[in-house]
Amino acid sequence: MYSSELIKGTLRTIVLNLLKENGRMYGYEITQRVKELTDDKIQITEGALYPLLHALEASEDLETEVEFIGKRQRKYYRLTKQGKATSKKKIDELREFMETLHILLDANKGTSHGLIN
Amino acid sequence: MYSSELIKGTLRTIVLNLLKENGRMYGYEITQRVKELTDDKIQITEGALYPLLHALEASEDLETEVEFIGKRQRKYYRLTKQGKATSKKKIDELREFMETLHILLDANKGTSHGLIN
DNA sequence: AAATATACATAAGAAACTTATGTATTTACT
DNA sequence: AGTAAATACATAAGTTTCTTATGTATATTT
Repeated sequence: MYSSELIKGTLRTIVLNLLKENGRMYGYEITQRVKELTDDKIQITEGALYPLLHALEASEDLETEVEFIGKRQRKYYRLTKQGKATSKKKIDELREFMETLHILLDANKGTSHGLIN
Repeated sequence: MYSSELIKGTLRTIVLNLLKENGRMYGYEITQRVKELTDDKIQITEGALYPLLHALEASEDLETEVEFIGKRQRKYYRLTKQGKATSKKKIDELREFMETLHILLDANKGTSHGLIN
C-alpha cells in the first residue's frame, strides 16, 4: 500500500478509465479490480468510492442500472456520452501530468549534483 | 495549467526532489524553478508552498539559513540528513506510484474493449 | 453456527490544497 | 519622479478529497 496522499486527485480518473475500458461495472467490482490490477498496491476505500460515484452520477457523467442477484442489489454504472468526453479529458490530463512529473524528477540528473543518489 | 487536484499529494515530493538536486533553494526560487521546468504547466502557489516548507522544517527534514539581499530577506532551505532519507523514500514512492498508474491506465488496452478510444 | 465475503451507504474528521490578503523591498518602465 | 511589476516573505478562511468509523443486509465458506 502506498502512503495514500498520492491517490488524491487520481481516483476519479482511475474510475472513469475503468468504466471506459469495461463498459459497465458496479462499485464493489471496481474496488476489487483495482486491487487486483495493482497487485494490492492501490486499495480504494468504500468511503471514497461511493460518494465519488454518486457525484459522477449527479454531474451526469455516469448513469446507473440496478440489478438483483438474489435479494442483493447491484448498482451498475456506465459512462454517459458526456462521461466519455470527461473520461478522455481526465485521462489525457493525467498522462500529461505524469510526463511533466518525470521531467521534474529527472531535472538536473547528469549534472554535478545528484549523480550519486 | 493543470486542473490542480493532481498536484495534491505530489507537491511535497517535488519540493524535496528539487532541494536534493540543487543543494539549497529559497521559497520564491522554488516556485519559479518549477514554473520554468514545467513550461508553466505546474504553478506552485505561495499559500501551499510556505506552510509546507514550515512543516518540513518542523519535522526536521529541512533546515534554514537566512540571508539578506539589501534589506530584503531570503530564507534558504536545505535537506537535513533525515531529509535526504525522506526525500529518497518519497521520490521512490512517487515513481512506483506512477508505474502503477500506467498499469491501470493501460489495462485492457488491446482487448475488444477500448481498442478505439 | 460463525466467520468471511459481497454489496450498498453515510457521517465525522484530517490532509492538502486554493484563494484572498497582507507587508515590504527592488527593478523596470514611461 | 512616479507607477507597475517583480521579488520575497507570511497567514487565514474556505474547499476538495480523501480516511476512518459505522451501519445495514445478503451470500458463501468453514
